[in-house]
Amino acid sequence: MLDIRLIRENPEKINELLKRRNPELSVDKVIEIDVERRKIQTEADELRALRKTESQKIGEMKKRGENTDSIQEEVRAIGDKVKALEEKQIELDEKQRTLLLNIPNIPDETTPIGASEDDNVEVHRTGEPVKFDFEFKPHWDIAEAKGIVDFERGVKLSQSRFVMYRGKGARLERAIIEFFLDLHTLEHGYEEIMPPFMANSATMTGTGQLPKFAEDMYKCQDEDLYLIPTAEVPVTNIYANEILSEEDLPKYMTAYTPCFRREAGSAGKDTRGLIRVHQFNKVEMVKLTTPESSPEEHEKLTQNAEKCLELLGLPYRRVALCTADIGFSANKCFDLEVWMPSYNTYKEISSCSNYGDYQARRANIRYRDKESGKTRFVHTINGSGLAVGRTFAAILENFQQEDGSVIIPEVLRKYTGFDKI
RNA sequence: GGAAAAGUGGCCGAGUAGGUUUAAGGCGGCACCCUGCUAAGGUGUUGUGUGGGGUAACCUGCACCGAGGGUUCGAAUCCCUCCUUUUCCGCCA
Repeated sequence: MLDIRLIRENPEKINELLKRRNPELSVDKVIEIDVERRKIQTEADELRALRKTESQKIGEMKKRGENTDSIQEEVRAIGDKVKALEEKQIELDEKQRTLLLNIPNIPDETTPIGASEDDNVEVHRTGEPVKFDFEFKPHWDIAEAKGIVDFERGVKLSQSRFVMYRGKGARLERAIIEFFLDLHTLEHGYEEIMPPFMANSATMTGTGQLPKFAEDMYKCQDEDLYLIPTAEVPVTNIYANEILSEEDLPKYMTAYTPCFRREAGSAGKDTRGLIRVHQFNKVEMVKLTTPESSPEEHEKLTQNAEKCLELLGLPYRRVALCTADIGFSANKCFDLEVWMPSYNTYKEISSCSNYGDYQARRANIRYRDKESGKTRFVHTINGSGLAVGRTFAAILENFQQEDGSVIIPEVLRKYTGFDKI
């Protein structure tokens, strides 16, 4: 949610930044409602003050045994007016809130301006794409041949785009999860969190999934609960409606969770393999920081994600997403893309975003500034470290051998207990 | 799932046959005073949100006693719904 005061004071600047995302965005309607809303609030406040003093008078008169019929009638009339204004105010408040909840974050000044994902900017590449001197296979063929992912039975049990790992596949998937969690907790200083995998609508609104992206999520019948699309949702909301002290910041938290996505708009895309499924595993990193330190913390978090790829020995590149491609709530985002031989290109495996105070304002996560004693919104940052299923796929493809086997990266072996599939 | 009790500020804890409660008091925090230092003591201060005025420090209105409704001239206090916690019963990994 954008700051209404900032919008009030600087509408042209906000509009200019929003139009970098999409020329159709603007805060004009919000300002219109804001003016009316404030006018009504002032009126209602004054009437409430009057009602209060008059009511007190009635109390005193009654104590003295005086007749209060006529003044009671007057105050009742004031009350009716107050009620009418309050209704109007609630209506305008809700209207304004709805508008604000549906306006995306303004991009950071350093986010490249662009009209589509084609305008994303590559920042750097690490490692060389493998060159095979034999006919390599896509990961779904390898997985099937080795019997480590059962695609057909996953579909039978649930639906298309559900997969079932088995044997060494299940073990490898678990090994990757443990490797990532150990790396972030033991080397990078994150606290491990195991959150609920379902979250209520207030939590979903806090990080920006609701109200706009309801159709992307699985909703429980008869309950105000959604399956989480990412650990970002529960973990970022841990301190919702709380005031932290400055010493508590920055907070580093990491969590493994399964992630559930309906993939409503992606029919026909990446239909084979592990790249796009309804349920996948992910280790997420989340930070709460002061506004001053958030750019630096965002960079460090991105490097923490890159470390995962480097230790696994997977070739990847970092891409700065342009204004047309960054997520709804983000002001800046780096994607990490891993080399996937079967696609002959780099595929997203991590998305590291800075949200500024946009999510904190929605979720009401604040801290007390030590110097001024005032409360301020924290900045929230998160990134995948990494998507586990896509890591699994990248390992199969990049480390496959001519004889059809797959060499397990050194760092995973203590978790898998085998060095080859 | 059933029954009972309870939810008041950072914490503890008064206040409910409706009306100087603009929520007592304590603890904690902060500032200052006293003191050779520390401890103790003294004085003051102490939340959140949202409006208005002012360049600003600041001044000022309104709202907030789990959440949302209702009754009333007036609600922390009465009524209804929901949520949470505790205890008991049932079920269960």
